[in-house]
Amino acid sequence: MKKKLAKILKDTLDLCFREGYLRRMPIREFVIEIPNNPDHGHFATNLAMALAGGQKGSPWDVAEIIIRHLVDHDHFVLKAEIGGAGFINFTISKGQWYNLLAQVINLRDDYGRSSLGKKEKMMVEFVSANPTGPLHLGHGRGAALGDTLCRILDFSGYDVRREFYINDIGQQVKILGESIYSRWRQFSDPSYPFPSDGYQGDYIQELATEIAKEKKLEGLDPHEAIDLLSELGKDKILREIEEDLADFRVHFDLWYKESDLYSSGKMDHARELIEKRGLLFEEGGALWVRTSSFGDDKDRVIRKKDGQFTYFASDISYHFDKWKRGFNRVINIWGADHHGYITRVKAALAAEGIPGDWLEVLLIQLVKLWEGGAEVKMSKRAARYITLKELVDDVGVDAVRFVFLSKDHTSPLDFDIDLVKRRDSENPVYYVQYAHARVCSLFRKAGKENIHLPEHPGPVLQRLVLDEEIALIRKIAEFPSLIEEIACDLGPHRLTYYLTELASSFHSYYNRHRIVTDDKTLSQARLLLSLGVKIIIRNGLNLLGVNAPEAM
RNA sequence: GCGCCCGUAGCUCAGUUGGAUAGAGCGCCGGGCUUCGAACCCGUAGGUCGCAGGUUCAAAUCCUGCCGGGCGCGCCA
Repeated sequence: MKKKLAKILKDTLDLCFREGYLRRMPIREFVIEIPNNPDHGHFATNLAMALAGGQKGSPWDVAEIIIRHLVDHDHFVLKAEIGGAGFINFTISKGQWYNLLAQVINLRDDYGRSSLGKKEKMMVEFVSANPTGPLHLGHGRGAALGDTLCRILDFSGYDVRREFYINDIGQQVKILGESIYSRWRQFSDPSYPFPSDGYQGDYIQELATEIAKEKKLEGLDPHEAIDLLSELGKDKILREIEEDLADFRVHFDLWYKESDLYSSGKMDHARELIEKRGLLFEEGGALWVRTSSFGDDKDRVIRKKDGQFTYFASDISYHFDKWKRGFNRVINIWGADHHGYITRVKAALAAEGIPGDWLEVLLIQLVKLWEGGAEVKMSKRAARYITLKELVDDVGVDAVRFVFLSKDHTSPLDFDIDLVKRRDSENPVYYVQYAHARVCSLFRKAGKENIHLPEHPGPVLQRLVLDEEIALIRKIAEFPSLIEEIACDLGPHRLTYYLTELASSFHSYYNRHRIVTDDKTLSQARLLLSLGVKIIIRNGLNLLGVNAPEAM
């Protein structure tokens, strides 16, 4: 709808320039928006105000010229008025809205799907949690965001891959092994020391018990045992991470192992590339990359003097590999505490001539948990924290995903367990789902009354004459452009707000007017409108990874 | 000290990328089921958009400077 109006305005401008009604000038950006005041029509544009600077008259004069010469062969616009400081308010003819609703019903699950992305290859790397412990809430937030972005990007015509990067080697995996080993020893000797930087948490004991049952650890010397425990412990944790994510409706196309970068020679290759550019140097026994030449505030070490490569080294190699695999765009979702890393990685990419906007990093802020009116303090060191699995088991996937996705990822999230646990009206999630279930219920009711949808909705839809009904269709019509906008600005929280608004409008309408009545065609028309609402809610929730139940 | 993010109703947050009288949920107060599901609806109250300048027809939104909060500035992972 918006696009159609934009075309009309553009044609009108062309005409006005050609015929000299308006002084020819570059068209400044103008906006077509949906006014919140119903007196301002269905759409409004600031076009006249944007042009006024280069024209003779005031915005009002310009607006009048535009309205007088509107190129509208199909009588799309019913009414065009000037308001405020020079806005042009458009009221669209009812027939156009009926057509739109008919189109929604026709397209069903595909309504809102677009080819915006033109099959462009994209990758979203997210979660990428270390395989040293269970997923916490921050990971969950990242998982929900990453997965939903992928769903939306896919729906918008991008060719999207989901990837999980596994830090499966190095210091932290070794510490995992040492932690398990120590716990195992403590079973028989409680005084056996626990590493100072070891992983707290009961899951370490559980792993020790489990592995001790499967493998004979007694004969091994400590080094061998620790290596074995590192390997087995890591694999078990990884399997659990994968399961927890699957339960959270998140699946990855590829689990990329850091160790593969070493075994495949990609680490060496990346180093050679940097060396060829003359950006590698040795100092103090360590190997450095001159990232300061590319916007970083200092140079960075990729190999320590003890010979170990740093995380940064494999990150460079990994991102070079992403580039080489031919992705047009790459999105990383990181915890906010990693933001210092962004310039570093981008500097390394810039050194290879990779453009700065190729990689986009989204930072996830913390999740705070509230219960009984107080914050649940979490501490990783003391292993006092609620895992994603625990939360999901407690309140359900739908609620967790919806709440995680309902806030912009740049601001910290307060998660009120009490609120979300309640399966009643206080719960923000059920509000939207209820609207969907309610429509389903209406159709069950209509079926009993032997009222069915007509073959061709066109004629019946003319029974929709109320302002509220047109307003609902207009709300429905926003869906495709909203999805496109989200695909561009990567802010899916707006979808949760939109769905809540749509549900609210529908609940309100439902309470004021009967859908199924003795008047058959009116009932059919209102059922068609309800169906339109249902389709949008279903498609929207689907993109959020939340169920749309037929009954609750 | 430097860099990034944030500051909007009592609380938690939106605000269509610069637009018209700044919105929603929760909480408070008061109403609404004999008819399609009350997991719902309707109404009332609640604001110096952190502060001060600047940019322009127009600023919660953009620029500058303060104030307040979070995070980051390792040859840690």
